[in-house]
Amino acid sequence: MTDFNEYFKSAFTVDNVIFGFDEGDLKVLLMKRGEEPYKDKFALPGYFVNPNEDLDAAAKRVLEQLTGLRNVFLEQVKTFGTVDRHPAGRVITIAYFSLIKISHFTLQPASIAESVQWRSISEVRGLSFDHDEILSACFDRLKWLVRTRPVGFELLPRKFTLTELQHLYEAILETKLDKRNFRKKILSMDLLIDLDETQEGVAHRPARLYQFDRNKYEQFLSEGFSFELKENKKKNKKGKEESVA
Amino acid sequence: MTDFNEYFKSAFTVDNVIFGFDEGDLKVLLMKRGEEPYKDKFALPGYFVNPNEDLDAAAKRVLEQLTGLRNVFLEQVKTFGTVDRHPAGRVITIAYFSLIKISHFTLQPASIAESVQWRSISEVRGLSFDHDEILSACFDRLKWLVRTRPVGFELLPRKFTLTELQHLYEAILETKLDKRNFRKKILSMDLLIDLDETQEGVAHRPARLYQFDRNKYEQFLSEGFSFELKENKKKNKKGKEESVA
DNA sequence: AGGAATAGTGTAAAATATACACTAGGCTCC
DNA sequence: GGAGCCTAGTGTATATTTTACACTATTCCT
Repeated sequence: MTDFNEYFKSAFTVDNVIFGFDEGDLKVLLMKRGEEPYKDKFALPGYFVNPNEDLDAAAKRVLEQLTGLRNVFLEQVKTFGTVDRHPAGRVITIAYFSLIKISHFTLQPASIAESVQWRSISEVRGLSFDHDEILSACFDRLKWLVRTRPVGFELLPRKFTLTELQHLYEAILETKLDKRNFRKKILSMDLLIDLDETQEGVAHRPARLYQFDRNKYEQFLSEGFSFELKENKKKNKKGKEESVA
Repeated sequence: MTDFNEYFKSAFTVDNVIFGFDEGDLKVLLMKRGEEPYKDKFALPGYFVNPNEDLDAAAKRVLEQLTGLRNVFLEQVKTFGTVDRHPAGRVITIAYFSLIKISHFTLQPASIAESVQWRSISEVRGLSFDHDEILSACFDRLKWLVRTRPVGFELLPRKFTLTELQHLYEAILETKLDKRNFRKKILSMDLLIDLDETQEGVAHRPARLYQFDRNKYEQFLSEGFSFELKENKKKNKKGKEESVA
């Protein structure tokens, strides 16, 4: 008979790739670890899953401890379990990613971390454990998701302009989009509420403000609808447009 | 200081949804469990991950023990970790799915199972643990994948007819496809080798045989190409077509 | 009033997706 | 060996979607 006890000596953690969008740039929340291993190094926010805690609950807990936010977009992505990925023993980690409105809160250093900070996704490298790999898997997932479901709005303030929305998509998809086609497509989906307000305090023509229509979206979902977005086919030569017709 | 030992009392398993295609029907490989819990009940093939074994390796091992097959399509899907999903303690499971050519082998009952058998996906219900849920997550993934990457071929014999391929897609997507449009689309992808052979031993006009061109596919991949398939938009009223022009 | 800066807008051409029915070819059985 | 059975195989016109592309409008600032 097999000795099952040998199997019950592992642990698992959740790691959370928290995306935010600010100043036209896609950012990730990192924490400086307060504990060994990798003390004082940067890592994705994460911690052990408690013995009587569901995985999703653990991911939520980590997120809340760090940001104070509840009810944000959070989804499981992939599990990483290489034998020697953790120095303390066999520890596999379930990676989650979440999307938050960066402007909605100020960071609160939690017990699990010495400090937390936002970093541009393009600059992040050299994280602890296998977190570089985890980040990249989550980023790929975000890229896919953003074309498939209107989750972009989770990253923007409640009121936003179409240009902001476009910049968000461009940051995530790492491509340039055509302004006219983008607006046409987005508006044709009929998921935005035109607030009949405009930006204030900008030194140029102020843009209209929109809001995501969550109700209509849920209605569409229940009717079986699919959201899709494609990038330009021609490699984008940014800036240039037609030369006088 | 936290007592980390408390965390190292968990185990994890891999569970594998093994898809096959036979007689126009999408099938799943199930095993009758030889051990408690759920002894003599049906479950997805799976087992504990050994302490010094990577997750992917464990999934491969389970698959090979059961089918004798190596080098088949195998991909991680999702991790299930509800606190009380396993009676023996805290056991989370990493779900994988694989695609195999059902005709390529005969089943070999392994030590981990009393018996194994193929079941039509539409008939499977009431599996052990949370395996119904796992199966459904993997089926959803397959549906998505089949529209995104040409993985259908993994489920067919090396030589197949276009009608067989169409039936496979119909079984997976649970929809009817238009014969002419399907053929046009598939052939236009230029991923099939026309073998210049025909079926034998059929009581009607024999169909041409094709083979998947893996080399060309890999070439396309490296050039950044995307495979896509869509179902009919009009709900399919099967059988009916134009009334004499 | 002029300049700077971004918002906002339309159309024609190309590519893709869709709907749809009959002919072709091999087999079988009288 | 012809009739009938069965599935293979094929083309076109229309609708929809995607793409490329440049200038005018509005506000602020000086």
